[in-house]
Amino acid sequence: MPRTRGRAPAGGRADALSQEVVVGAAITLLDELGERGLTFRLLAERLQTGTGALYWHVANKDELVALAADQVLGHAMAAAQLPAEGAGSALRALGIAVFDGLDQHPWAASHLTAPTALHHGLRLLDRIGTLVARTGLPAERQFAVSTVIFYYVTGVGARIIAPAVTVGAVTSREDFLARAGERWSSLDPGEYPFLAGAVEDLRGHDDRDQFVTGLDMLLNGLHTTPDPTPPA
Amino acid sequence: MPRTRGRAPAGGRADALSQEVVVGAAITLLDELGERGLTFRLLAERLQTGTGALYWHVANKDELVALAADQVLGHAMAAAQLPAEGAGSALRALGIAVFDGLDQHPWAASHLTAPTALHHGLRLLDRIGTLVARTGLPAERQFAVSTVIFYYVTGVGARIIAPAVTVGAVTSREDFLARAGERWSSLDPGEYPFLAGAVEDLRGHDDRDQFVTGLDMLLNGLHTTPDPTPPA
DNA sequence: ACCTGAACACCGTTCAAGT
DNA sequence: ACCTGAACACCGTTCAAGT
Repeated sequence: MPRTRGRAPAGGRADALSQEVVVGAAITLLDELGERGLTFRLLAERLQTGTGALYWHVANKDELVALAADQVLGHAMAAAQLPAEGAGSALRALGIAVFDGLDQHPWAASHLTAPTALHHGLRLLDRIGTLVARTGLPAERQFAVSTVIFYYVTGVGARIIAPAVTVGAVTSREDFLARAGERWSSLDPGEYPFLAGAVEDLRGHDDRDQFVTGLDMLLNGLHTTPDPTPPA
Repeated sequence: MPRTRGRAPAGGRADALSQEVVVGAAITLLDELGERGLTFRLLAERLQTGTGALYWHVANKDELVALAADQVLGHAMAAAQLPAEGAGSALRALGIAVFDGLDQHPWAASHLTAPTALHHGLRLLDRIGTLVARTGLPAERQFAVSTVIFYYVTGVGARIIAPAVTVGAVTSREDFLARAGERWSSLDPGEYPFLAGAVEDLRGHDDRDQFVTGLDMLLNGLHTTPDPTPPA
């Protein structure tokens, strides 16, 4: 049963914790140790309080991590420099800024929730929607298209950033690529004609470029009519 | 230190477990109880064995869940009926089939890993790559574009399917939308001009249509030249 | 209103011992 | 080669009691 949880200490004691402080400390721990390393005991210790105190400010660990991820998203958005000309370029710049921001906190992207409740998630979808509207897209397509762009930034972003996190131990990108490269090389070219020939592409690829490639595809397909027959 | 873990009992006893059996039982548990409900103790009980036995067949819980998700992906791909004409339509059909398959196991999409190690992930990327190549796209763009399509299906799919799972308790889609709708309605239209006007779209939207909308945008933007200025 | 910290009910994982 | 099951080292969460 959640009680009234204040963002900043209002009435009570002066040294009171706040949700802001708790989430901030959680982000620090998440950055240092990853999700597995974030523990109520450790967080309480850092904040010099008891574990029970934390539950006054957040409902549970899921909410804590979701709030932390949303906070990171807010930071990322704040760093975006949107060009005034052209809604398309602004969408592009916004998407890239969010990707870059999430990339600095590898645990965050995969814990972003649907843009239905938390502050910065709502803000991002609204920003995207406003820009999409400015694009001249028919009104009845604006919602679907905006949502898709939101999910692309957030979902594909998570996928591209994720490998670095690989469960528990943080494998270095080099190790990860090396191992994947070996795997692909050992594949039967008869069964995997594409992958067998793509080892060099895998080794040389840039994550951010990949994200941008897809974002551009999406934005270029923006004026697609619904239910088309795609090109052959 | 992982040992040689056989897929099927080869030499040893006839009643031996196998990775296949363990993963299969895990999928059942995951479907019934979600990720939180999958427990080595419960799994061992279902398989009438001890928890330690499971570690002979999988390295740990992360691997178990990843294998289970990969298995679901395999099933989804098997259900795809690809048209012979047109690589674009085949890509579309493949993407949709995978989405539909993942949608039946809501826990699965978010546990899919990068297509670098597990069987069906590799197969899916290879299929996509082969189709993209058939599209006539310049060779040097095929890898980036294929990867993006893989990540779209997998990552955006996860995002669209996820809300139904919302941590722990499985909120019904209706409850979820109702709550989100209330939230959006209460937003200040000055600060959230787009969302405030999109409540009806939210209520009436179809998840699958949304997925397909984005997939079509992506496929229509396929022949986009690198680093373009998107339309205004 | 907000914090304390012990206690509860679990977990994943290991490992000596078995067959 | 494969399985057993007790034991270890944790977890998140609750709650009576404090201030």
